[in-house]
Amino acid sequence: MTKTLKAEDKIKEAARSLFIEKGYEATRTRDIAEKSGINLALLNYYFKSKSQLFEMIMLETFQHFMKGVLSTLNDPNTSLTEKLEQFVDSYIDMLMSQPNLPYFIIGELKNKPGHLLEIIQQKETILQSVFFQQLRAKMPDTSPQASMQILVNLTSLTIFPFLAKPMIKGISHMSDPEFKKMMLERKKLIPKWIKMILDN
Amino acid sequence: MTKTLKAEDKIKEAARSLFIEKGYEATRTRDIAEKSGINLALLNYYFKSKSQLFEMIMLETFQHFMKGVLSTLNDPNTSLTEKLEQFVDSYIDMLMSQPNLPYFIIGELKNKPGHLLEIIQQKETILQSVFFQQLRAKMPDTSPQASMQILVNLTSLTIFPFLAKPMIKGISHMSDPEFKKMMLERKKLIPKWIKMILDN
DNA sequence: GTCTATATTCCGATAGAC
DNA sequence: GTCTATCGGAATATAGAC
Repeated sequence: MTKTLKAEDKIKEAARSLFIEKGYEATRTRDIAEKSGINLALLNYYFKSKSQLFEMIMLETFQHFMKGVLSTLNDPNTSLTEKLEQFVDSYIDMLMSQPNLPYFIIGELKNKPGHLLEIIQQKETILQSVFFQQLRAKMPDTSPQASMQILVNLTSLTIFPFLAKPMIKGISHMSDPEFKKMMLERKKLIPKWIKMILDN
Repeated sequence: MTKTLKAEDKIKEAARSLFIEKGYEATRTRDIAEKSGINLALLNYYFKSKSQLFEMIMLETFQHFMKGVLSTLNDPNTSLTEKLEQFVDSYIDMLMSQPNLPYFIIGELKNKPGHLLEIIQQKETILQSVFFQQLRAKMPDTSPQASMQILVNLTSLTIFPFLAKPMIKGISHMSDPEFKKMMLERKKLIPKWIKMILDN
């Protein structure tokens, strides 16, 4: 499978892995070439420059990320409670298997806010998602900003612990398995907490 | 005030500002020299190398950060509720005036987990803080891990929105003042939410 | 399309005058 | 202590053979 990739795709996969792991500045084109098993010159042949290769990968990664978010938040066949549970469950699984992804997205979104706004704002999909409709129906008396606060809470409680993993482990003297156990426990707790906030 | 700094301190201040803004890899020693108004050679004269300068700044910054956390969490004269309110209030103020700080701390803690554990673990101060004692007194029937979950929630709800600021603004079409207003509103909301979780 | 060899730019660090 | 000038290496990018 991986062996049958064309050179162009081999480069892209190696670059994606390295950019996500180490960031743009710390990634060397030589390392991308070596990891992909192809020659350094081919990188420039196919992608013109390191920065253009990075741009392409960042856009793809971010679009894939947003697509994943929306697939859960836009499901018309699940209740609000089910969406909360699915969101937390699938995101915690994803973050456990790809721990560097949030650093990458958060970090790059800081450096290049402009580019990605276009993707976020395309058709205003999140604000108009089924999730948001269900949220507003549940909180009819509050301001529109109130449902945004709920989404911020949901993502904060889910994603931030993975960003703060080194600090959490240091403060509480946790091992890796203990940290994992704590995050699995949050799968049940976060939806419960969000519902408490909603029902306040 | 700033004008009377010695060359050594001018370099350090410029370096701190640039490292926090752009990270280690993206910061050029030439930029540090230019920003501090001194010569590039002096950087190596005083600090030997870019990496040693960075090490020093990171340690100082992180120690200062931890000191701030502890000064609130360790106050014997405030109740648990007051600590929650003070923590959120002072951290949101801090994050509004130093928006790049969390990126720096989170990012560098990922790259060099080893160094900083020593600082975090010094005397195990957070686990033994007054805040934690008050937390455990409030939740006597739960596991020790449960109070750690509360601290994770508190920091997640407070810090993550600033890391995700570009995404939040993009999704909800917020201006900078509107984002600021949203964060000020969270000053009241977060302590309320945490107390709800505690009283569940 | 793919490689080798090389050009070019950039950056951290230092030598040496003052 | 501070500066000018420069070194030496590393990293990106390209030229040109195959």
